[in-house]
Amino acid sequence: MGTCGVDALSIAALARQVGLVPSGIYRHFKSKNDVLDATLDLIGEKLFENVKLVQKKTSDSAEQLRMLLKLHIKLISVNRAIPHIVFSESIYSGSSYRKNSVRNIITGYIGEIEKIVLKGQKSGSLRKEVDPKTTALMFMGIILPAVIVWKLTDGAFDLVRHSEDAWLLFKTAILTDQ
Amino acid sequence: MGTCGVDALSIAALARQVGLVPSGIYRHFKSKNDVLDATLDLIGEKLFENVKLVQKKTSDSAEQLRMLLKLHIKLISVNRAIPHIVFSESIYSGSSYRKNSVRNIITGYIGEIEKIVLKGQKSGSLRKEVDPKTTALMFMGIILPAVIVWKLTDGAFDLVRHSEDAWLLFKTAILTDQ
DNA sequence: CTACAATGTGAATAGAGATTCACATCACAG
DNA sequence: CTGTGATGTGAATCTCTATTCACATTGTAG
Repeated sequence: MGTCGVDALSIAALARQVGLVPSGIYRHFKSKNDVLDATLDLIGEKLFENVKLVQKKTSDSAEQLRMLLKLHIKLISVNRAIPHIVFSESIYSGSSYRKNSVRNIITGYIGEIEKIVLKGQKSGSLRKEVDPKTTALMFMGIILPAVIVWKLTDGAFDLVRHSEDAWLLFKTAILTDQ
Repeated sequence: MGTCGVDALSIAALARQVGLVPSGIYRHFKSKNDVLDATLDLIGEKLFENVKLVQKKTSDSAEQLRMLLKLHIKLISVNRAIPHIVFSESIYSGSSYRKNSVRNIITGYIGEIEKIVLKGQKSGSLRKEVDPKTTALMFMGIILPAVIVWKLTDGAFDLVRHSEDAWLLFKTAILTDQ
């Protein structure tokens, strides 16, 4: 697979990070694909952990979303390679069965957000006019463009601040009028 | 630059598309970097064309945004490689002066959207409480996650329909109450 | 202690993609 | 017609990564 060695994703770079020599990686993983798959699994787990967490903390849908937003941003801030792996890596691979893993993770995550929205609509705290799926995607839209700008400016953009501002905007759109 | 040959971005693939042999590309471009730079310029131009276009069509800010959304989606639908080039390619390159080009294009585009929002706020048609930049980023957020899902599902996701639904949601958040 | 499994290493191999180069064609100005 | 510049081609080269392999080292169960 002489392909796509965006430096951060090369076996050599990984080895360096871990304090090994490239060939050493192969004592722990069968191939680079293996490494990526494992990483992806890990990312998936973390995302769903966050969902579980907010569900435990509160039962108010809007509040759950707000917390999830915060957790998501923290997750990405700490593990800056996540967008790396999830996006640039596999979205564009044409085939690759890892594209499927990514799709499952993302649609799964969005599905969880949908459920939260749906519950909010049933309880009457969220507007019923909008499609939960649309809402869920828009929710992701609070973060994604911001992360891109954040990446492009090498962290100079204030992700947290943006997320707070954007949340207010989003809230306006989804909450029922009191 | 033996790096990152996500197939669609390889010189070989480009050559094939154009009906040439790889080496033939070098009669027209000095290097792969040259090709990417030229492509990026083209993308930048198209984005700004769209902005100009909507400004010519109407002076109502919200309407301008709605049209821009439509045009943006059409642009991406037709030139499916745009997210490819703009995102996966350079965002993660670490250094690379192309990252700068991408940043300029994106922040420029967002800047234009900001101006539209600002004008709308001054004219009273858009809420004054939200930061124009936040609004502009959220606007991009209507499209970005959707494009990703669209890519991941190989076009099975209905981008246009989503954009219409999401626009309604977005509109609710930015329009002043009548 | 000792044999065995796990782990780490450097050198060697293999394959992919970018780039170069010497050699055809081809269009066309003179 | 003829020579020159633009354009296209295949083979060869270069570089970068992944991957393998034979050989230490080490930790540990017996």
